[in-house]
Amino acid sequence: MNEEEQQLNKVLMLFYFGYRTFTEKPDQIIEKYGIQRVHHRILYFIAQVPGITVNDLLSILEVTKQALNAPLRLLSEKNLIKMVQADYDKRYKLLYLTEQGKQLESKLSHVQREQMKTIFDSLGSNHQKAWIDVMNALAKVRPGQQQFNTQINKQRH
Amino acid sequence: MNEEEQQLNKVLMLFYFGYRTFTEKPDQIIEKYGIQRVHHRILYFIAQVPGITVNDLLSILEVTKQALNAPLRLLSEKNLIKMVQADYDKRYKLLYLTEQGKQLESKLSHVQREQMKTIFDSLGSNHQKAWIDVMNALAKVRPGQQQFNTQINKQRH
DNA sequence: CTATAAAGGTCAACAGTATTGACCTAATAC
DNA sequence: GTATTAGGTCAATACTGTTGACCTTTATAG
Repeated sequence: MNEEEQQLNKVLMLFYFGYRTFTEKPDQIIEKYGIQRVHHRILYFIAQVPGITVNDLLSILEVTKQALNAPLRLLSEKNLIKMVQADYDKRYKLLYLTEQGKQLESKLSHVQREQMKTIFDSLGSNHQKAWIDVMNALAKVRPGQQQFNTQINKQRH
Repeated sequence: MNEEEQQLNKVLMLFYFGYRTFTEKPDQIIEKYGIQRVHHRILYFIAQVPGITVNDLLSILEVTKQALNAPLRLLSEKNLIKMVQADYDKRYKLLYLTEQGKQLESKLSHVQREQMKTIFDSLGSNHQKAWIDVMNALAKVRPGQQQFNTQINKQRH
């Protein structure tokens, strides 16, 4: 096995350890708010697509509505998100962050941005671009990613 | 928010989607063997450090012995790993892959290597190096990663 | 030789995340 | 007026993991 193959062999380990480091700090912060990683994820995507519907959100996350229902309810109870009935179609519930929700999401995003920024700054901006390119290649095949892109394009109109 | 910050803002999404794509194919394969991702992870690390002890393995994975016990038992029952009492200290159980285990682990690793190789080949070897550098920066702070390095160094003697 | 420590195993209770399946309401579309 | 869509909810189950308690076997230190 040559050097390149040995490098590739370590990818599983890098993903395992890398993901753990990446989620560690936000996990600690949100714990104090009585929520978990799935709630963080939801806050994140609502921040990216304010006014997204429940159905569209679960398409992005690639989970069932049952998996989303309880976390959404908890976030609503904790006053981190609000659900607004759409006036063009009362069946739709549009999801938004509350002021509190915006503050928390911003705090969490900031922590994760800083963590990555520290690494990218020490390695150089080429590394940042390259890392994002590779992750994007993995992400772009996901139905959830494609759904996300669709939602973002909708917003621009 | 400038362009660089907006890039950094997408890191959570890239990790979420990227990790899902990365684990998708192996998850499908191992399902047919009646095992799951945690078992795959164990096979992987035993393949990297043949003869590792139970205690050292759980230090790498950063899980409790209770979390490791049942999966190890299942892998042993399925004849994918073997546990050998160390002759220098009968308290230690040294973990090895069986022939079947080696074949499965090799199959899974091959699938993941090929997936990454396809991406790296299309983007260039600089991308491969850069991606690994970034992931390594995240991974190296993990006690599990440090434990892993210690185990690898031990093997060389 | 005895006490202690280390490696490992196991049971129970619980939590977090997710699934499938079934069934319900309210609102819109044909 | 019926079918479809958006959303909610209950139940059962699966997977992964934790804490806490308690057990055996083996090695080591005094």
